[in-house]
Amino acid sequence: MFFTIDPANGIAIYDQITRQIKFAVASGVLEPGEFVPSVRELARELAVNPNTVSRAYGKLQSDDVLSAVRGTGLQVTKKAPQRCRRDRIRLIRERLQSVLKEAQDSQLASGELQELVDAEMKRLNGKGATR
Amino acid sequence: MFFTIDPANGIAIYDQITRQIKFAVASGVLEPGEFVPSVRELARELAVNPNTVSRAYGKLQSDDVLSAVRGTGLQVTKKAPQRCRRDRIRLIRERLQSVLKEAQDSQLASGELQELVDAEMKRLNGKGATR
Amino acid sequence: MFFTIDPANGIAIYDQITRQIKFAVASGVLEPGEFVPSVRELARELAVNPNTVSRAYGKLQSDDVLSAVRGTGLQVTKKAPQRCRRDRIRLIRERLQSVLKEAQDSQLASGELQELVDAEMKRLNGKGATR
Amino acid sequence: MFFTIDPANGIAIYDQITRQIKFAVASGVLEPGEFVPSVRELARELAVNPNTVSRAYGKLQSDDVLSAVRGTGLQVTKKAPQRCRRDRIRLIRERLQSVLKEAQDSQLASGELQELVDAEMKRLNGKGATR
DNA sequence: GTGGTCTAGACCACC
DNA sequence: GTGGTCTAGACCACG
Repeated sequence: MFFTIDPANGIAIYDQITRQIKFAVASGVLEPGEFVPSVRELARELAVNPNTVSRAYGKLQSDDVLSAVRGTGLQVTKKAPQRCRRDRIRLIRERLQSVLKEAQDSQLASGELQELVDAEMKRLNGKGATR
Repeated sequence: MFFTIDPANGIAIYDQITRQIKFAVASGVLEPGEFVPSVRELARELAVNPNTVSRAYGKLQSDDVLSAVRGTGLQVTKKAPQRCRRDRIRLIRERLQSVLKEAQDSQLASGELQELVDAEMKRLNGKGATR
Repeated sequence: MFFTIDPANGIAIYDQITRQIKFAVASGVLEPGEFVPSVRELARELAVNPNTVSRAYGKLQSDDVLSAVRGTGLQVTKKAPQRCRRDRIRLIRERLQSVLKEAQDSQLASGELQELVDAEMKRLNGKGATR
Repeated sequence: MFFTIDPANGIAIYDQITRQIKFAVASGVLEPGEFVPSVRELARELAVNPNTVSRAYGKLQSDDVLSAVRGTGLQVTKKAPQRCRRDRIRLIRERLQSVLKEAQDSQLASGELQELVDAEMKRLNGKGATR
């Protein structure tokens, strides 16, 4: 598919999958009516246990992002893009706030956090970027 | 003490403790020779199990940040400030890179991530801040 | 497994486990890539609490002798044999020096310590032995 | 007094004291009727907590090595030399057996243990020795 | 099934 | 009072 797993970033693997599916829907990479890869296929692709993918898909169904079509697969719902766009910014903002708060609480010297953030944003854009 | 635990932020409690102790040492709030709160005291204060604190203190000992003085308590080592200052920036940078990478991969529209970051940095500084 | 615990020999149980795992790696009984017994299994076998085994395994992970494979078990690392061979001799020498020093300080009569050591070495070899 | 404490050798401090008192009696450095240093004095000398010395003296009293003379101090008993000579060899042998057994179980290559023991015995004698 | 984390509570050695 | 060790048992994420 179109995304990657980092087993060491602290976020549970199944949650990395749900997040990235949501992001794909938010950005239009996955559209309503489209089918996501089968559990087995995605599991193979991500080199992950099928049960892990299955759990992620389960969560996405209860979030009404995916819905099962018997015998066929899991389909992106009509309402998914709206929900996912709202979720995307929220999910990212939450993690961002968490790390910035920790940084601030760590008493980094004045401006040091800003420098760090700027450097990392620059690094990101240099690499091939959002813009 | 001088810090707080968020049981729901995804980081293990014992690790939140190790990080914040390191930050306190890095910033000079805790100095070499000084004693950290006792296992029981900190556990009470943070409303956490003593063994959880003990585990955090154990890691800090194997990181040579704390050393035990039998029957007396745990003392910040001489080398701790150096190590902790190095660790602080690394620990924060790692989390920051992780969230920024995820944001970029989520295909946020051009400039949207920068706006989000700027907004959160501003919010942080407004609150009472690093500077 | 291939070893035994003596709850009364003064060495903490978790440390007896770490030492014996290291010895097993050093001697080639455990090879890189091989999995150690699960926490629960070893705990059952040694009639010890699983958390005690877990603690030992935790130390071995921070010593880079074992590494976790999620949901599968703990694997001997590539670098383990090298580290463990170095550690084995060191761990044994330290204990040996400690007891020999004490014996010497105890003012045992001339030659008595040598006799004692010889007798015990002989006894050891008689039993079924290093050689 | 005539001995030293090693806080890091795994033996409890109070037990290091009892052992060394016994060794001193066994070797004749301390004779029946002689008084051992007061709790406070020995504690100061060894840089150890008085309660630790007190516990050691308590054990030695219940082993009938020392006996209290009200208002005066603790005296080596008549029977102490006999008991202590017997204990000395036993205490040392036990530790020696424990380390040799561990070494053997560690599958050190043939002769390697003997070499190690010889080297350490030589080192000991070189330093200023029993003989 | 696996390890990781956390809680609750015990005993010990030492101050 | 202190930390160190151990036990018992819980829930979670992952395979």
